Amino acid sequence: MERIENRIARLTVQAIRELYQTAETPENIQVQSTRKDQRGDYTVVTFPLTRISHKKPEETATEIGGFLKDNLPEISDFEVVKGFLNLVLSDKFWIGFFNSIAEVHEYGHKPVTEQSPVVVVEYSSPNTNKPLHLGHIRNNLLGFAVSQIISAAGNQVKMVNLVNDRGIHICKSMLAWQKWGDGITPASSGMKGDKLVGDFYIRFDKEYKAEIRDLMSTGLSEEKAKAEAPLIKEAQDMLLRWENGDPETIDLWTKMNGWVYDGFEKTYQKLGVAFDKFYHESETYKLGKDLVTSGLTSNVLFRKEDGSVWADLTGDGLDQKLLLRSDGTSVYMTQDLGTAHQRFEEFHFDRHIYVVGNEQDYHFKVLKLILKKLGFEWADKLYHLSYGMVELPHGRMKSREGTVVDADDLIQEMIDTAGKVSLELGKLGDFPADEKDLVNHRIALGALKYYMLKVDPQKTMMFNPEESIDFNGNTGPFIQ
RNA sequence: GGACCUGUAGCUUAAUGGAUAGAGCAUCUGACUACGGAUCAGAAGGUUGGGGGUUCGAGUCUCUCCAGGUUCACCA
Repeated sequence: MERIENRIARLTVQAIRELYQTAETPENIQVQSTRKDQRGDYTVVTFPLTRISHKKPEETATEIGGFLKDNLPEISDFEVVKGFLNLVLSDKFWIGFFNSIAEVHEYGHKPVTEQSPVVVVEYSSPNTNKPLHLGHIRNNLLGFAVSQIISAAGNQVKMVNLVNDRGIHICKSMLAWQKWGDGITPASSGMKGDKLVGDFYIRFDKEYKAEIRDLMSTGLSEEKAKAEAPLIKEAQDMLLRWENGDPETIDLWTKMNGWVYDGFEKTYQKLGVAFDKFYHESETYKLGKDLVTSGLTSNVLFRKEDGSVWADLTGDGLDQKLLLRSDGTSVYMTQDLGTAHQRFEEFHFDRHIYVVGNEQDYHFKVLKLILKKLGFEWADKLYHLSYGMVELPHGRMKSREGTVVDADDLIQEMIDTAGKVSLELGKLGDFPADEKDLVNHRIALGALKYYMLKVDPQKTMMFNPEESIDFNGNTGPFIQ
């Protein structure tokens, strides 16, 4: 059945034609739900219509109101306040309406079929050298929530995760484990895998810094010391071995990344998010070179004297962007060009959403522009869902200062607090222990999700753990 | 320096270009309490960063200035 708002809009157009003897169609009839403090269910804004009626807003509204009441049986009454025509729908309409939706299992959801538009949502995209933190939580909850909404709106949603599983930062934790790990594993230590690997990344940094200090005390400049430290050289060497497919290095890499994936999976489960498909940068980091080559032959891109390849975006108010280094290796942007292309070939998506922090606004602007220049019309289908950083009451998270909030720790803290508060308030008095745990977990996650999602994604947000789990106020627990 | 984002009550924030800018926290008053806490009822709190413009109508669009943030790598 046609929605009542649409019928009101359609009849309003008819009213204007008949009342004012005109063929002119107003651009947009605004039908909105009536303010809570006013009588009525729907409101037609008649200010824009006075241009056609050549009458005062009140008069126009009254005339249209009369017409609607006569021609739309669902309307039992109307009221005019200034240029606002407030329509009252009859009880009979509402009863019929509620009856019609009472049996609908998921009211408001559009069915999804093979023919529905395909929307790819990429989110999470963690690095495998450290555990997830508070910022990832915002990303994951946003990505998953948006996917759910888009799916309910009748689209085939593909939730994908592009894992950054290669590079110098991964080698750092691998090297540190090799040197100081003593063969420790998640199984032997009982530690969560991502945490264990993360600790070795921190260990590397610590030892590396010590080396830099030592070198600087012998008179080297900081810059020099950073480049010359034996540890960083070893890590670079390891990256090289990895890229050359050295079996031992690959084995270690596979083993340690496996630990991290186990850890991530647990965190994802706790957060209640999921993915249809994982991509790994180790498999995609070489993509995009072909696109660059074809861009060169079509003169969209250009090569500098040293052999490096660039896109000139100065004509679009941006800068020049490097796509291939002088040694022929690719950069982040090159890979993203390639993965976007790969995804389009794979899904023929109608929309591709990247849930990525706003510090990469420029990156995605450039990505779209270069794809467009390369002749891919689907570049317009890419959308960067940009979100702001999460700050804490005592300031920003800084890994150097140890103020990073670990995702698992935070979730656990929320659960503990939920338990403490409900105990104090005597809310779960005689519940069995396992039910208490379940309720506390739901309250904690509800608190986290509501608090993270209630703020405009674009904005830098303040996460106040205490406030988020308050049983009063604009919080998840209060709503639950 | 250029580009982009943000600026709403003391704090955290909401508002497809529409009506009197809506909430929560904190504050204050009252109720209940032996007292406090919790709870309930109510109040106060705003030149929407400043200034111009467009519009019947601007927190929202536009220009400009101010403040804060991000970004502009042969890093990812």
